[in-house]
Formats: sequence, C-alpha cells, structure tokens
Amino acid sequence: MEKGERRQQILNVAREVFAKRGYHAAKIDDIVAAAKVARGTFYLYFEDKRAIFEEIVDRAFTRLGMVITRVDTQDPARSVEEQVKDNIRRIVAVLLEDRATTKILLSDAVGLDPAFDRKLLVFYEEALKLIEESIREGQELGIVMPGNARIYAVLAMGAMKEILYQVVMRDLDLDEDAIVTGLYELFSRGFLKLA
Amino acid sequence: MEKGERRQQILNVAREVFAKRGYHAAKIDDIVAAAKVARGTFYLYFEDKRAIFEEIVDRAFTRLGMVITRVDTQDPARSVEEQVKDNIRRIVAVLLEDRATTKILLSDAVGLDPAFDRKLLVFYEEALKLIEESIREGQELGIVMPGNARIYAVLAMGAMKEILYQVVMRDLDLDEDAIVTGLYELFSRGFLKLA
DNA sequence: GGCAACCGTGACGTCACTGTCAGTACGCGC
DNA sequence: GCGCGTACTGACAGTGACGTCACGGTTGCC
Repeated sequence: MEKGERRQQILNVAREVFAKRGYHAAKIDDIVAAAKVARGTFYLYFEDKRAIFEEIVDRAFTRLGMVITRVDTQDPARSVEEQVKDNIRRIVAVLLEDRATTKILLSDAVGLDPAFDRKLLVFYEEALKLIEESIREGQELGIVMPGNARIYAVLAMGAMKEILYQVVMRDLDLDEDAIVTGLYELFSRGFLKLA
Repeated sequence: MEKGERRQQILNVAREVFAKRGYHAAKIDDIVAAAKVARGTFYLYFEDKRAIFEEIVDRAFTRLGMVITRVDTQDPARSVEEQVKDNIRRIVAVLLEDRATTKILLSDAVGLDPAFDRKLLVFYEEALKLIEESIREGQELGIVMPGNARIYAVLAMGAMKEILYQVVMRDLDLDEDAIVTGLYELFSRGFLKLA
C-alpha cells in the first residue's frame, strides 16, 4: 500500500476505535489490530497515540470552522434569518455526517487533560467570538434583543452542542430538520410564553 | 484521626486533585500526598481510584437532584414564571458554589469510558424527563410554544451546561444573576427578533 | 541474479503506576 | 507494663502498555 493511503487508513480506523472505546481505553494494540497492521507500522506514521488523536480533532475543527460563516446584515440577497438558519443547518449537517468524529469532539476530547482542555477552549473561543460579534451587531441594528451578548453566545453554542451530544451518545435517529428548527425557534422566540 | 473524618478528608482533597489534573492525570500518589497520608491508607477507605471518583460524582448528582423541582402549574401561590426562575437559580447556585466538583461533572467525568458515559446519560435522562414533562404540560395549557418538547428540553439543558462549563473552565467571574437572567430570557423569548 | 529502496513486522526491554501486606505507632483498660 | 484494638505506613512485586529496532518480504531496475 502507498504511504499516504496507509496513513489515511490508520487514521480512519483510529477514529472508529477512539469513538467506540474512548481515548484512554483505546490501546495502540486495538488500533493496529483494527487496521490489520503490526505495532511497528503505526509508529512509522504517527508519533504516538496523542499525536493521531490530535490530528483527528484538528481536522474536525478545521472542517467545522469552514462551515461557520459570518452573518452579513447588509447583504440584500440573503436575509439575516436565512443566514442564521443556514449556519445552523451546515454545522448540524457536518456533525451528523460523521458521528464517530462528533462523539470524539463532544465526549472523548473533553477533560482529557489540562493541555487538551486548553485546545478545546481556544476553538470554542473563536466560535464564540464570531457569534458574539454577530449578536452585538444585531443589537445595534435592533434585530437582536438587548442583553449580555457573550452570555447569549455561550447559551446558543451550548444548546447546539448538547443536542448533538445527545444524538451521538444515544445513537438517536432524530430528524435533522427538527433539530435545526428547534434551535432556530429557541433562538428567535424561546419556548416559554411567559413574560 | 477518626474514621469518618479521615474518609471525608481524603474525599475532599481528591476532589481538588481531580479538578486540577483531570481523572487520568490524577495519580493515587497525588491524592495521598495532598492528603498527607500514606499510600496504604487510601486503600483502607476506598476500593480504588474509580470508586472514589464515582462517589464524588454520585454525591454531586444527588445534591443536584435535590434542587431540581417539578413545576406545579396549579399552584396559586407561585407563578410558573417564578418556579422556572427558581429552578434555574438553584441549579446555578449549587454548581457555582463548588466549582471543583462542577468541573469534574462537566469535564473530567465526560468521555471517561463507556461505563461512566452511561452513568452520566442516565442522570441527564432523568433531568430531561422532568423538563420534558413540564414542557408538555405547559403546551397543553398553552403557556409553552408548540414544538418538539424533547428537543426543547435538551436545548435548555445544554444552554445551562455550557454557561457553567465556560465559567468553571475559564475561571470567569460572571455575575450569577446575569447567568440566570440570560437563561430565562433565552427560554422565554429567545434573543433574535426575527420571524 | 544481484542489489537497493521501501514498507512492514512483532518480540523485547522499559517504565510508571498499581494494590498489597507485614510491620509500626499509639492509646486504653486492667 | 502488658495485651489488645485501631489507624496508619511504605517498600515491594506485579502488571500492562509503551516505543524500539533488528530483521523479513516484495518490487523493480540494471
């Protein structure tokens, strides 16, 4: 097998193994067994377990980062509502498309160790900044309620993370549209009719 | 030192050590060093690392479970709005009161291994059921928007988890009232003014 | 056929952490 | 001051996963 191909193959099976067992319970032996290669081969392509895990997470974050776009309130062609919905739709689609990786992001990568926690927080911080800025801009334009933009951003992200976490961990077969609709409804009108 | 006292002391320092280092990076030696006892002493009181960690998590879940109450839509003395707000307030208060434990719940206990994941999901399922039932009841009474109650419940819980996760992980000094208000606003009217 | 480049192998030494257990220290009743 | 119970100690052997490395097989070129 060619070099790049083998590397990709190991990466793919590692993703499955990590998703199935969790980071610590996944042994190098599990990965090489699943990939049908010898122990030594693994070390030809990756520094160690941590390195391959980081690569999986980094790739996932990169893919995710590419589908999150800034909301342009001036765009005459696309309403803000549509842009918000599209963002939600794209993020949900990417994460549901590859559930093994999503489980790794939302479960296995969490609380791994202080160094990895920092990595996660850096990514979430970038996402939060984007959301927060959009909210601030919207508040100035009067299309977003006044209130703590930072907190709104965190709550919105948390709602997204949790629904995807539940779907992936419980292996639910929730309709993608229902998820997107639910999120948009929550953001745009809440669910309580109380004051 | 008396038996119960020593046990509690080890439990307390273990909580700190787990919160600081994460489950796997926390070694028994770290715990006994922090508790200023010998290695053997630890094993007089706890089966192993897993057992003491589970006890910390179980206690936290029990405490949390005690502050979550059903919303009684018939209660003439307490409006639904007030009851919802009080629930949010109590949950936030309990989790911010002991940040080490909250970090353990929201970060270290996540993705530990499949067995522990199940334990977490069971607890969250109970909480979700309670929220979901309340939402359904509210929908029948017309005080909650129509829509997928299960999804609303998950989103609401996710928003709460995330804001507390961010506060604890980044050691933010966010105002407790701002958090409670933000959550209630999100639930009751969203933040977008769009359709 | 010989040789070189390449990819892959798996047995092996190492190491960090674990849980145990024979032994110490101390207090208390008699 | 002896005997006994209780709490604690820490050196030790066991374990399981890790990363290495000397070697084996295959392909293709001269």
